[in-house]
Amino acid sequence: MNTFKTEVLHEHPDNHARITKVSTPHGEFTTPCFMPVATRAYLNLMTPRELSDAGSQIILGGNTYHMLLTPGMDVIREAGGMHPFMGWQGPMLTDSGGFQVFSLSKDSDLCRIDDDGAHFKHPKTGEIIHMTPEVSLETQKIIGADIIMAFDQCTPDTDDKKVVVEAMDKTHRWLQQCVEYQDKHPTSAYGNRQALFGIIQGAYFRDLREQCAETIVSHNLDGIAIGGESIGFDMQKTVEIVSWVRPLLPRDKLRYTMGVGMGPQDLLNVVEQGIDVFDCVAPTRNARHGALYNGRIVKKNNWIEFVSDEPRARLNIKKAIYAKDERPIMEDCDCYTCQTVSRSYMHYLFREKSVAYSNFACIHNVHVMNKTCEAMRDCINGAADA
RNA sequence: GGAGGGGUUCCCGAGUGGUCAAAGGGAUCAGACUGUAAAUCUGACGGCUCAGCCUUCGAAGGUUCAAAUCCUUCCCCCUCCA
Repeated sequence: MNTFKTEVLHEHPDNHARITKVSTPHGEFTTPCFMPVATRAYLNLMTPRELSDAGSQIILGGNTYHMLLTPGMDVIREAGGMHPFMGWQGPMLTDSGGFQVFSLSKDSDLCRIDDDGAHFKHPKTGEIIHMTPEVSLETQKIIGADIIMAFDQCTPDTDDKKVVVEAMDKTHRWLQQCVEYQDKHPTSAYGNRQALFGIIQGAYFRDLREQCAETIVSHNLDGIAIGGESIGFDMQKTVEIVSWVRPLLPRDKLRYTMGVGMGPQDLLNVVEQGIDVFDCVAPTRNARHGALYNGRIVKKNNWIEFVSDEPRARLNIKKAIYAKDERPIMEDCDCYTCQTVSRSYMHYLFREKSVAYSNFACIHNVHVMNKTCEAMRDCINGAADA
């Protein structure tokens, strides 16, 4: 199966949530679906087997910018691509480096943006990398992911419309270059067809978001992403922006909010608005930093909510109150961590700064995100059948 | 018995007359976390009626306008020699 195909299976009658089945050269996945992030070709403290045991169907693997720095594209190519390199057999998405344009350009020493692309300075060797849409795509061809992203300028959440328009125009120009490159080289370096997604920018301006959406849709790409600083960070704006552009998106294209998923509730909010996939570093980063998801999935108004007695629906496991708490992190959680160890033990491991802590913690948080997606799929299925 | 070094706020440890409630770590407490510059970062960390005051640098005295810092005695620890 050397194709990429999105098939809408069910749609929620009362909101915009839907179930899609996506076929890729590395297998299928069903949405709504969360993608754990393995920027540097490894997911911090989880093995591929632990990822799939925790319910992950697809991962974001090996970011373009980071892979160029290290280990370098010759290593990835020699390995036969990112899949064999990191030992992940399933579907994979790669990012273009657009987010690094945003995060690293805050320090002009690390990254400078010009009309052609971005100049990144290697933080250790000082080597300058000139990333253009073509370089980004070429690199993603070597990475060999099933879904690759257009090179964009991730836009800050600013009121300065001029800045946003400028970045948007640049993003559209770069998208055109990406599409041309993709037309010439539709497959990965290993012969698999790769799906190219475009990214809607436009910050918090309705007309710009709509204009972006129209431009992206006009290229008839395999999927549509919504990005920018506000997406995922400010959930109220995120939901609003999605609601603006949703009417413009074709039904049969996959929809992806980039960087959404600080916690389970964020996924529910965005899926309700018609989004299919999302990724976020937060579940694994929060896990490492001691924030463990806690709550339960509750049906409400034919949809679901992630309800918790804990502030922000998470336990701060470093707190002394957990020193002798023999309960699992989350009641009724069937993840390996909750089935195996207590809050007390996790508290102890955290304070010991044990690597084992992070392993247990990431398994739990990723599992909760995946479980939330599963619950949404069940809910949509049930509602659609009724 | 002789020679030398030392005892600092929970711990380690800087400070040798005023700018010292006392550097820097650690621990503790609180908070943050976007398509990962992040196993990271931020804030608090003697007490109070909190732009000020009070108590604190082994103990007690003393010198001085002023002492963690100088002097005296005492208590305790470490190293080397006999």
